[in-house]
Amino acid sequence: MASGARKAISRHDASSRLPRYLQVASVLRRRIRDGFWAVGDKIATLEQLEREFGVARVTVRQSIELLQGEGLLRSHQGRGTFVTKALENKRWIHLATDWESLVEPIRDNVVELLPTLDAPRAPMIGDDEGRPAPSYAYLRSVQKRGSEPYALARVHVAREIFARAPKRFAARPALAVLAEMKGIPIAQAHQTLSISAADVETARHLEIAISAPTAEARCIVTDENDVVIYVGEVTYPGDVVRLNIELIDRRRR
Amino acid sequence: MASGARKAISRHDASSRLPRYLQVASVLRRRIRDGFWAVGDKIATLEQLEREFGVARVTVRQSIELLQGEGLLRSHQGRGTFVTKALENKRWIHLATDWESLVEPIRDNVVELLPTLDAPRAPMIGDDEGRPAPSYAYLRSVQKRGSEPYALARVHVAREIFARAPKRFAARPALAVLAEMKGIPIAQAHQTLSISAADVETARHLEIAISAPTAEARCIVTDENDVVIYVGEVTYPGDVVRLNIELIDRRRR
DNA sequence: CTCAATTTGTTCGTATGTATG
DNA sequence: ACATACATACGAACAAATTGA
Repeated sequence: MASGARKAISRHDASSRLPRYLQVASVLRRRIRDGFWAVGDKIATLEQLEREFGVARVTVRQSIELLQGEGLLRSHQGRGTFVTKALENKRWIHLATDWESLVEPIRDNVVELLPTLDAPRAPMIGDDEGRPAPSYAYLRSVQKRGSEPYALARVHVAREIFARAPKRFAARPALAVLAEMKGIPIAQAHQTLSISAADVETARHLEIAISAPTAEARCIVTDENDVVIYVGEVTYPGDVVRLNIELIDRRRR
Repeated sequence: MASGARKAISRHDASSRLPRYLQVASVLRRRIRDGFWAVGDKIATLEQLEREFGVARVTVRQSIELLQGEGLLRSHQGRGTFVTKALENKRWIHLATDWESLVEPIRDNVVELLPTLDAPRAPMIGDDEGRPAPSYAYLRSVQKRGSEPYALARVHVAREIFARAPKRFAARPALAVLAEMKGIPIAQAHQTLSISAADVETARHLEIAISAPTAEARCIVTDENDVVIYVGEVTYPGDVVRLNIELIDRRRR
């Protein structure tokens, strides 16, 4: 008994409504992800884990079976349980930190327009974000990569601009169309990222669980007169979004 | 055998093992917090909610009873269920996009060191991220704002550097200590943001629900020899993180 | 080679929580 | 409120494979 601080998962804790075997699994998964146990390592024995988490043997086994199903672990009778796979993450959607890399990757995206049930209402624009245009066109779409949905977009485009190419706006990402238009001087483009959870509708369109983490990107574009010509709210499944930020780079390239 | 068609709310088995009434409660709670239903408003009827989430009437009631216990809702037979209390949104934590604004706001943070139960192991460093130092010190801490925890940090500091001021590293944010040290030339600092869901341990430390959205920031600092001297993984509750990105700004200031 | 210790695998009975109709 | 079903969790006993002395 390696003098470990035992942190039995308490029964009455509010957060303990998640089944015990899933809580244990989540701790084990983290230990693998963080490299506490590397691939090939033998993890703690059932008995040690029973004691550490204060759960029954069968419960620990249930957790391990779950992780075996995920291909992370493999048990061998008489020998122990071993890590068989590193936890590697999927392919990421890299969020842009400049205009070019915002527009470039979505240039050729397939969008699938959604019916706009609710009357297109004016976008919410903060006082410091610019002056609203007289009127906006409103579009909702699901962006797909192959057959997989990866973003849900709700977009307001100044009606005057939308009117110049309504068909293009219906077929391609609004930002891409905007970027290619002649004679639209963009003075300012700003993006805000926040984190939320999928509501029922978002979950359906993105094919994720309700309450699953999501990234909400809100992008605002203004013209030379400080008029807001584009407001886009895009929701991504949280598990595919990644953002790289260069804080300092003094290396020679 | 009757367990067949039951996927209105779950769909993805990942985090959906949470009891249904808790999932529903969390959606309702979010709607109140986000102002979809304001104080005094009548929320949707039981029947609407049953249909929306695809659960039985009793299950919806169970969720509502929970929120009544929290003082958020009040049901009246024959009238409906009403919002009785607002949930204020917390202040935002603005994530940094440059070194100064990364270090500045945390300069005076209070950190509460956590016991490092697991043997300090080497941080995971990608090939393109720099060369590993011979050895690292490992620290875990909860960062607090007042009495409220707002971040969980797991930090590796090159042991040679840690040894220069072990006490300061134990009392203040490692990045702040690092930034103030003389004779530490920082060549590169890079931050990656991704989105995840709270596991059991994270949920406990940050006092949020299991599976609640979180932001994972990973910051890597290298010295002039391309040696990684700092690797920090910081987890924030998702609902307080916000990131502003200036894509274009051609305004005269 | 045998034996004992270690470790995972299996089964039983029981109790409680969750969810339906 | 009730009858039903299924999932979760416990403890304990026993079986089977592996390892090393």
